[in-house]
Amino acid sequence: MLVDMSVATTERTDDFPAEGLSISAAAQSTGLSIDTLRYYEREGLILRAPGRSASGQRRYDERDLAWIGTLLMLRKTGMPIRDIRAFVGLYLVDGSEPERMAILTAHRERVLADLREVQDHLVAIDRKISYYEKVVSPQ
Amino acid sequence: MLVDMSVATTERTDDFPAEGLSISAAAQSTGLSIDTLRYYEREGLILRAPGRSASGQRRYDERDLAWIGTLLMLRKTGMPIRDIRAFVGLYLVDGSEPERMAILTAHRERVLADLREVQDHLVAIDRKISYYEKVVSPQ
DNA sequence: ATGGACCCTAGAGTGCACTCCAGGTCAAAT
DNA sequence: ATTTGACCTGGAGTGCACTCTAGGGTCCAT
Repeated sequence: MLVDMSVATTERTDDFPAEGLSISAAAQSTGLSIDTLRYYEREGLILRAPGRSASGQRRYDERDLAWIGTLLMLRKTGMPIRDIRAFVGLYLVDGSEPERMAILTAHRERVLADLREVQDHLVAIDRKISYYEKVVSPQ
Repeated sequence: MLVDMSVATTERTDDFPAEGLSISAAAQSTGLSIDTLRYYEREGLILRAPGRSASGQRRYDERDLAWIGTLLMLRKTGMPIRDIRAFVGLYLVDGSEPERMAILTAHRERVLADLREVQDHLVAIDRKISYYEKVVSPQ
């Protein structure tokens, strides 16, 4: 029989299994792969490693998932693993809040610049598409 | 003496040297590296290879730069080299305009989706920054 | 007690997009 | 004549972020 370890059979996403989620369930819920979840942990991005079941399997609770959400926020906006590790490391340093904020604001600027660049190129794509619209079905 | 082969000594960007630009000038003008320019050519992204000087050096004219601009438009919006090559190849196929348009519109959708995703994550970054603003300098 | 789904670790492998290197040519400057 | 700088080619190397593999454990249903 296939044991259902996945997120939730019903759509009640809000009640969280007290035992925590298995790695495959955490993968489903975060959109990361199982391998990537373990990789991030090895790379030191998961400050507070998830708990373990009696048999040594990872169990993710809501805090774990929220933290992975933070990683995703940085990663999906193009921050390299190395930089994320540096940022994460500051959580171990008392009074590093100003530094963490500085990293975030600097990153924010980069993201905005990237966004602007992509948007500009998108305009060019749109122009090219409308050229083809004219050529392909004139009128 | 150091010969100035770069873009233009003056700011008159519009008059284009009749001999065309050297690869280093083309690199400066496109923002790509010399190596990347040659790499794109090898990878078949440069349909009409640039002309050559008497001694076999590449000379880029305005059409060449415009084409590289198209490559940049696709590349900077995340299209893989492989896909760009496929798109570019269609320029050799008569009547492939509908297909080229389809590729562009599909790509456009992906770019828009990426953009939305990044923008969503940006909101999360902003939230985190304003949290730190409160923590770092309360009031 | 066996099969199978799921998990574990350590470490190797992959794909991508460059980027660099060695060894050579050429033209202009000294 | 030689040095210098920019360029050439073919091919090797790099960095990144995963992704996969081998070999093994645990738990549960048949």
